[in-house]
Amino acid sequence: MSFTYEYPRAALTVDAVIFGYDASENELRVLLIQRALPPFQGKWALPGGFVRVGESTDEAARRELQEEAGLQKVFLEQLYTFSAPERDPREHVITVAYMALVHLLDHPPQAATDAAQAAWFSLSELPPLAFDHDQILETAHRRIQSKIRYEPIGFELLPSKFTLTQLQHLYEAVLGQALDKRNFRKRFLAMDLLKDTGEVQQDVAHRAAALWSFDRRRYERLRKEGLNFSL
Amino acid sequence: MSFTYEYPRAALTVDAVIFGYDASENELRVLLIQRALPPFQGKWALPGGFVRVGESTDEAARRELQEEAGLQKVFLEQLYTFSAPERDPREHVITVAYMALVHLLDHPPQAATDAAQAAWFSLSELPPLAFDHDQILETAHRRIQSKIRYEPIGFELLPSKFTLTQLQHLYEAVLGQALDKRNFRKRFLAMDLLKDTGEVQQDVAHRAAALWSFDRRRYERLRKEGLNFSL
DNA sequence: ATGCATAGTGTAGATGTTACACCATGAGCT
DNA sequence: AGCTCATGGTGTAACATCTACACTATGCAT
Repeated sequence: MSFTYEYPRAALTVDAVIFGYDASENELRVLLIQRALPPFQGKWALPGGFVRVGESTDEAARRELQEEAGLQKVFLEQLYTFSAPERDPREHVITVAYMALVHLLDHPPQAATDAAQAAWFSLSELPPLAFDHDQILETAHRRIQSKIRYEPIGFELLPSKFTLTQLQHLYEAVLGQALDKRNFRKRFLAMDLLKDTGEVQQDVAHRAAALWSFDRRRYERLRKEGLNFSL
Repeated sequence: MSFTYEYPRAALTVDAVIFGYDASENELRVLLIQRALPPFQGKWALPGGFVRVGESTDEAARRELQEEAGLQKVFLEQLYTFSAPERDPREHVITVAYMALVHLLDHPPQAATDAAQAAWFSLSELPPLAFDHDQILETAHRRIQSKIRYEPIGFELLPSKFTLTQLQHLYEAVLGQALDKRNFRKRFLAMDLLKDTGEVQQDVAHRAAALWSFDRRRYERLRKEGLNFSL
């Protein structure tokens, strides 16, 4: 790495694709923010912002999540860095994109923000997006679809206690395909990652389902021993 | 993305983990460059350099590959972005790391460079590296190991014509585990991605093996139809 | 002609995957 | 109390895939 410091520097931002799962509609959703300022004024965009000197991009992403969407302690992972010089019409802005997963119930549709308006959109009814955010979102969607098959990230989208049917519906929503009920249960229970809470659903007009929770401790243990989680 | 332009900006670089496969030693190797200047003067480092304004990080990575290692038209993909503020002792430098795969024979050990010395190191005999390059290299190693299982990237490391035994040895070197000869051939041939060139090895003191080549066209076709390449 | 090194090939048993249908339970209603 | 209704919860047989494993074929060197 031969260094010279005289080069002009591109600006650096982070942007986050925040997924939530709407159990009542059985849909995967994304949190978008309506831009108050040009360029793309009035268009919807991913929440994000400037990376500050002295702060890692992970830190910047968490800070923006907090500032723009009021989210704390959510699942967050780096996705990809987008750097086409023309992606921002003003100047060369490079963005490190992140993917976040949240429990929708904890974070109601009109998540509070500084100034801008925020809303959850279903993936099938996306508005036109600012910048190259459609590309970023597509990348995130592919990532979650492939990742959910071999890592137990689905639980990040559900409340801490859930029924097996809810879990299955979530997987179906993320993968966009129906799954066989008996096989789904058999496999998931065989992995031994779920803990039966002993509780059951309340207030349902039919047989109440058992409530399960994800046993993260057991997962970490199994992972070290070379577990092969795979749906 | 709320913008203000007064922030100081971190510097942005690209670094590349360049893998080559040494068929005679059955080893995966990495191209490193010895630093001529501080910090980490004299230490080995990944080739890389500044991203210029108006240039994507992909372009920057290709330019650096050319300038520092004389490499053109190689397989290149983005790996991860490393951004810890203390990773460069001088100031906050964020780097977008790339992974490149080359045919070692085309690019002999002492690849020409501007000023610095370059050399291929086997993964088991790495020198101490500058910056956080050991971390980047480890990330790249994990990536190639998982990626080679479900995408046909092994061919990027071999000459265009190769024997099945060479292919198997390459996989064994990358994965770090022995594979069964008959099963390996059965599976690979069943995928229907190899073209028999009709030629055989020359100048060997035993039965000559058939030479095969990767049929990229057929692969692209099958991929669109939802091929499941997997070793 | 023999030796030697590597090329090239098949199968049986075990394991994992798929497709598929019925009884159980509990709330709500009459 | 008994029925209805909606969803919960369960097993198996056919099929496909994966694994382990050993011998013959070829061609050069001597």
